[in-house]
Amino acid sequence: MNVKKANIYDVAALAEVSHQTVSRVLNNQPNIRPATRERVEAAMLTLGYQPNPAARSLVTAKSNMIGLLVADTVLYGPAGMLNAMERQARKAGYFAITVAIRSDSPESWAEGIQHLSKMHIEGLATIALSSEVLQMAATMLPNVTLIAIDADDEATDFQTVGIDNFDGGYVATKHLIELGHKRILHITGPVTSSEANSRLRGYESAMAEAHLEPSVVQGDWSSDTGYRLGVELDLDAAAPTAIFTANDHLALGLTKALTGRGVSVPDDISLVGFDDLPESPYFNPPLTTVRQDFTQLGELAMQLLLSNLAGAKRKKTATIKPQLVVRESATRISSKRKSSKQ
Amino acid sequence: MNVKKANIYDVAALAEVSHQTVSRVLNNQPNIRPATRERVEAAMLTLGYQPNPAARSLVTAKSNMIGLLVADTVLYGPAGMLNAMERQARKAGYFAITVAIRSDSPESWAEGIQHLSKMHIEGLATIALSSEVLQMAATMLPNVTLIAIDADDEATDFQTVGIDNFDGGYVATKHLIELGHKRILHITGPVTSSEANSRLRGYESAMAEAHLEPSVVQGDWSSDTGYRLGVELDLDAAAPTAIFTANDHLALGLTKALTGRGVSVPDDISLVGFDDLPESPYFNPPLTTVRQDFTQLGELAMQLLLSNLAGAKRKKTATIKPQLVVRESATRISSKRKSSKQ
DNA sequence: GTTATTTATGTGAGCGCTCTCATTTCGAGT
DNA sequence: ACTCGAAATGAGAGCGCTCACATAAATAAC
Repeated sequence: MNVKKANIYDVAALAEVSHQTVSRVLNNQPNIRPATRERVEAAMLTLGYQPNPAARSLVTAKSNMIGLLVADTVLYGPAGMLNAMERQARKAGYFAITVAIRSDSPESWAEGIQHLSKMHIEGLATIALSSEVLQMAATMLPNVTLIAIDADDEATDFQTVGIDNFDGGYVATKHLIELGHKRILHITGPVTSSEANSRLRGYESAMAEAHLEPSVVQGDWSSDTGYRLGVELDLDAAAPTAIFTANDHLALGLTKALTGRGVSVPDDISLVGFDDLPESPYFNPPLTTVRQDFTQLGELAMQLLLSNLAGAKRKKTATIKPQLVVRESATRISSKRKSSKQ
Repeated sequence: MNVKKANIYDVAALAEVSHQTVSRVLNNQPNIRPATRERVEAAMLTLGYQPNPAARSLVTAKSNMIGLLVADTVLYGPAGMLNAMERQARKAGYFAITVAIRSDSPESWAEGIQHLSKMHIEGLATIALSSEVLQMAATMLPNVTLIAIDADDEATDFQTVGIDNFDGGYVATKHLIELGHKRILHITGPVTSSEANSRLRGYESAMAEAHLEPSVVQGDWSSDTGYRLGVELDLDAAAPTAIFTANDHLALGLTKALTGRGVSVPDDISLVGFDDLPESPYFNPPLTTVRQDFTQLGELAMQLLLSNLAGAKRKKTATIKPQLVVRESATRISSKRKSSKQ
């Protein structure tokens, strides 16, 4: 079916040089006469020569592969980071090999990490995994440089990169406080998520600073849960006038439930989300939220990983500040109960 | 820093056998005495031996790598397919190496494909790429088995897998017709997308069958465009009573625009989308749409690719039927103008 | 022009594995 | 016991490349 692939000797023969000279051209080594180099390059072209990465890896003991270990998710954030990291790795000549695991199944972790270990990857980047998974990866993959995006707070042994979730939570809450709200509820993400916990702490910090009583309900990342909590919410005299949800999905489900109960957002209850999905401006009402720049995050993480691979010793963590995006789901409390339909 | 990795000879020495016997154990070859096998396995374990994939590839001329060429998108669909394909490939012992390209930049195509060619991949799966990209991939990657998910209709030279978009468009339109609608508008996806074109043809077919006049507006995949078209829509006497959009994002933006203009969905205009995003049930109103099972699609594609790799000659195309999911954004036309707020 | 230096090229070995083929060991069969 | 064929193991080569080193050619030094 396929013609035997040309190798370095075939090229050498055609260019009438030694295989070593071909290798030198391949690796851009100096001290080659321009004429020779051209001859070799021409030979490569006519033979359609592609260096064999396996042979190269074998002798250099470098696989040129970077593992991307990610939870088995189709969320907007991780997908964006994956893309950004792949592109960045490719620019540096590395290959990104992705492995999706289930975050709730230790066997799945082991299986995924095992797979990566078979490929002798040089570096590993993880997205939003627990410190247990990181620990397992570090153990099963010794000699592999590791970087964790949005990792557990407990993952102090690892180099991490992430959004400043604390700041995000703080800013979101602060925004509501400045709009005059006093009874501000926070719906958290999953307990197991450190991002969610940091957002919670940011919320608590802003509330404490304003001498307000924090009020927290446990959630996760899904619209379903947002909806359910919206249905269950007490609407008595002590009902919150504003809610900060740990992500935009929660906010979407919550809005639906609230609206269904005749509670207007933002006239009766103001809402601030987290993430800024591409859809968030088209929610009803357009969602005020905290934007994460996933692309930037992914690029930063990969750059750090690559420079570590190149031998640089970097500081252990890096964070990116998120940004509040003000739209229409959160308004001044004074304008409440006027029900102005726009 | 790192201790030298154990190789097959180290294992052989410890187990007091020849390197060849170790190799046999590694490859599960028969005719090994159980006692010997155990001894070798024990030696592997104590040395933490991991076979070197490069050495193996070099001699077997098999890279065990499958390329995943995908447009640089963070959309729900592609992300899900990617996950499914990776998992499926992994099950078969293959490594998935993802490359994200920009669908509108030929240089980006070439760059991505070039990268893949360096890795000597055995197979390539693509998602929603134009036939030009496929053509380029086929040219630059001879001897690589290729499968295209949701490819161009013109990509007749390639094995393809996809949702039956024609059927999806037909079913969506038919649903609206059965609800009594006569003036049904279709907002398409991008012209360059074959999926979008198939959906359009499904729509046209259903309309023709019911002797209704088709009415089509050009869109793309974004909520922004949906919003803009909703703002621009003529609401005169001949205004449509129902709209079928090529995806859920369009429907979301459209709904927002319509609602903003005082037009109720579904009381004034019924709406059917396409995709069934996890968020779609929480749109306002919950969106009636056509569901694609991306996971199933990805798995099917990878299975086909793998069996082709194993030498099977399969039929050129496979399609999966999408499914109508009825929610609240499309209602009987007779119940219109009653404005029942639920 | 001869020698010393640099620059350009060539030679051979070996990375860790799987091939092919040779050899040993074992358990019947008579 | 002896032969014989199958089962189990071993030995050596070679995949395509880069490495360290050796050598040849070109340039500089005087």
